[in-house]
Amino acid sequence: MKRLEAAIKARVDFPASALARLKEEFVEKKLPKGELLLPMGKVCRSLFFIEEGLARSFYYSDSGSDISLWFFREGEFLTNSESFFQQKPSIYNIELLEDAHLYEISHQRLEQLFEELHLIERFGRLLAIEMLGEMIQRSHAMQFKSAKERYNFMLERYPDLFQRLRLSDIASFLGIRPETLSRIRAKH
Amino acid sequence: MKRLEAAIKARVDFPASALARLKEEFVEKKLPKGELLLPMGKVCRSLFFIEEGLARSFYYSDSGSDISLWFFREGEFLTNSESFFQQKPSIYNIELLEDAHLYEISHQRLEQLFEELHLIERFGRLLAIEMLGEMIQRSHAMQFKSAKERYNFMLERYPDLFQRLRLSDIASFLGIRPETLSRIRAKH
DNA sequence: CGCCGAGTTGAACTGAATCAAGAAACGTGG
DNA sequence: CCACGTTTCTTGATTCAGTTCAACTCGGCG
Repeated sequence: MKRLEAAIKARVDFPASALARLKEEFVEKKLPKGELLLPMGKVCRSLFFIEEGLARSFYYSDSGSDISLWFFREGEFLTNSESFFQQKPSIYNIELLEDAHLYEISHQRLEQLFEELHLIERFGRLLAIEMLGEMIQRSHAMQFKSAKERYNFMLERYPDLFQRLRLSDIASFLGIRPETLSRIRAKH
Repeated sequence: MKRLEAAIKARVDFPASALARLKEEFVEKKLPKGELLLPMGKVCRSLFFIEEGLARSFYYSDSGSDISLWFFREGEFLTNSESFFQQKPSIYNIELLEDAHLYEISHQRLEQLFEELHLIERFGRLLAIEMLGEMIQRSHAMQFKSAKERYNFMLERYPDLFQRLRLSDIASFLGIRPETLSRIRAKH
């Protein structure tokens, strides 16, 4: 629970009581690689924290190919934010890419905590803002950066992912075909 | 102030006192078309609500061309969310495209309100989540939709913008060149 | 061994960018 | 109200980044 506590503290300066309250509502879970945490079409009922492991969100395009939308690593919160926060059906899947050690909290419990403690509501606000910042960055990269620039950015920012993922998953995340990724990598 | 009140109520079910408290901190402002609400490089200190008018965020690309990032219409909140919520320098500009009737609240005041009233903090959370949803949609469109599909979506969703904006601004928002937009429109 | 999925390489194709030139619309001053 | 210059929009020809499709390589493994 070390990482979860650090992740919470890094976002809000809680008194010990509130921190304990929030922590105690998270349920520990160990799940194997391949586990489907959220199937497309279902409402996302859980916010996870990844103590250890790797996950991704993905969907199947019109042409049937498997497209990775986002990767989630240890030390990060994991959920389908639109589906979770607005409790509407998910338009994609989330699965584990490695055996994982997770902490889970249900939407219902979290909403209760939001009611109960103002500071936890603040934590939720800050989490949403953080996710918003990441989506803005991503949208900007997709619109203005070339395939090669997006590759270089990912290589610099998340070098470990290149050891942990198949290249075809990296390619689809970058919004390019595996062939294109291969060619980018070939040119030094 | 009709629209502002409606916009707040649509998001959080406030008791009248909290609603009044939030409303009274907004300062009315009337500004002319062309006004620069936020210059690039400065920290965004204000959250605006547009009672009447039209604004856009934009920046200048490496090649010097003017790129619209987002449009803000009457009935919507207007700010640079990364810059405002995280109080870091803005990487783009925001300007008025039409004479506008605005309500403004400073970051400092809003933070005070967040402290003061739990429900206003909730309002902030919901606002952030809403913006997150929009950015997710946009990022998805930029990655998976063709120029023509993005055009059709915008035409259907925001038809009034086509009366109010220059085509070159619409083009840059859609992530295409004006020539391409012209060609898309030509093919009925 | 031989198969099988992942990755690479090659050749042709395509959507959109670029560059260049006109046409239309707009506004300002005479 | 018209003439002029300026800005906005369109049209055409060419180029380019990235896709598509198909064949080939490689490493693991039953």
